[in-house]
Amino acid sequence: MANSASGDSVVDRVVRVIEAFPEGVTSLQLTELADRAGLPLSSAHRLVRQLSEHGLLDLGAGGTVRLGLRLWELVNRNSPTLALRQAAMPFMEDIQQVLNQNVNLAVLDGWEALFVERLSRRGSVANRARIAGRMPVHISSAGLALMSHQSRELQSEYLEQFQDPSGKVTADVVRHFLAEAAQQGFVQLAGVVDPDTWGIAVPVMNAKRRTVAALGVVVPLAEMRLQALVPALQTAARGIGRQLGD
Amino acid sequence: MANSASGDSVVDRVVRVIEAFPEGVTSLQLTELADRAGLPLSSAHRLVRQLSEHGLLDLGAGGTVRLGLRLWELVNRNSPTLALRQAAMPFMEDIQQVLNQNVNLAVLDGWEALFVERLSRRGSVANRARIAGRMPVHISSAGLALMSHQSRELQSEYLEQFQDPSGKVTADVVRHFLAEAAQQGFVQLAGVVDPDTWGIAVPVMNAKRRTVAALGVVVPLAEMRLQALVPALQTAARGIGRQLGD
DNA sequence: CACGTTCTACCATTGAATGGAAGGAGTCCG
DNA sequence: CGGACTCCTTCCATTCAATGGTAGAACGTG
Repeated sequence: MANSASGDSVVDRVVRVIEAFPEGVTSLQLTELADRAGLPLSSAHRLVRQLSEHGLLDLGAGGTVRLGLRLWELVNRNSPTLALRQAAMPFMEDIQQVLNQNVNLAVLDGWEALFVERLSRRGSVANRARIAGRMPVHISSAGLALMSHQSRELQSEYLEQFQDPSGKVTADVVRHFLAEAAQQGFVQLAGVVDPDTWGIAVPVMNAKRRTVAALGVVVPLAEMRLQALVPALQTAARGIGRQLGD
Repeated sequence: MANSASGDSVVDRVVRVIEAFPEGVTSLQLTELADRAGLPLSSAHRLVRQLSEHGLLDLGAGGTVRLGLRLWELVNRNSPTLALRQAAMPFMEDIQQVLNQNVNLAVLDGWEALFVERLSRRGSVANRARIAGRMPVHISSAGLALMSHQSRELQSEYLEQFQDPSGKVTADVVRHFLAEAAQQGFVQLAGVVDPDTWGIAVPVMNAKRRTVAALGVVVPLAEMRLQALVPALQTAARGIGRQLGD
């Protein structure tokens, strides 16, 4: 009953509070937040109040906690992600207008593709990718495009630990995919994520030819026009890469 | 030389670290960060290391500090702002395609408009608004659109404290603008932000008819087509509002 | 109206946070 | 080449900020 009985620092706790929000949930009751963050109610209450005084959280009436507008502002205006997005947006819009379908932009984080931007029309097919959402490398065209252009060491490390929970895919299959992708310069995945959709992605390389992102589209399975699609994506990827400094 | 000689809590310090990044700057040296956050170097170092262990910051080689991908992810996937953005994007794209000019979306925070989204074409005119950037209420069409639909109390409070640093605008002028905007249902501002541009904005109301955002365009001063523009914006604003739950 | 639930406030205890100092690591320049 | 400089990193004795059980307030509910 003293300074942190559980042995975690204040920083740990602040992080846990921010992490306590499940994906897509914008609002949480104080009690539930404390529960999810694994904090005593009184401690959670104190932390939330302190954070909300700075605007990082919004403490609504009745103990409703939301992420603060100020936090959104600070993170978005200073995040390296914004530069990538800004460079990519015009090209993504061009592609979207031509294809009239989903376009998305992802970066690699761990063994997952993290989606940074997504444009979708009202009429376009289902697309599992959500902004700030993730998908495992091995079942997303963007993920495979990213991984296939990483260093040999990272790829080995990835394949070594690889295990498909559903048991449908083996490391060897993924290895094959990655090799093919590295050689071809693009990835196509038909009916994997959704039975009726078809995903194509290409790597986006910065000035130093390091792969920093993947640009992809999701189109109906029927609409298979690789010859037209891939060059369009690759051209856009080059255009984006040219604007990325580091 | 004890627990916080300066009398601020750990939470205060964490906030100061995150706030230390100036607008648009994504990368900071540790020493500079410590300086900007007003922290002793060793304290800053400890905090940054702790935060980077959780992925909220990225600690690069040579003491380079950036905001972490994980922080971007957490904030964007759980922020109320994302829901607004998602609802607005299709409409914003429609408008952009028709006008071929800048479209932006803002919310009110304090006495400023905070820009949540912005679409701009390569060829379009200059636009001061940056994503996650701010503009004072009285010189932005979005800001005026937002303020003109707030409660009478908030408007009074705003006008009471109003003072234009440049001395060009008086509270009475702003009062007049707000009244006109409230009556007309839109705001137009010609050559205020930039001499050659013209801004038009309309309020976006949620299901309960509370004004939660402003939708606006920035077009060249020459292209004055109010009759076509305003209805288009208002229609889009209704469409967005219909999708906003709370 | 009594009971359950959730938020808010209080305050004695104590170990986590603090920051100066010293030790690396790298860079610049005469 | 070596001295001076800058910046990052680590260490550790000191001490006050953080902690969380407890109690009470504010609702909502059957």
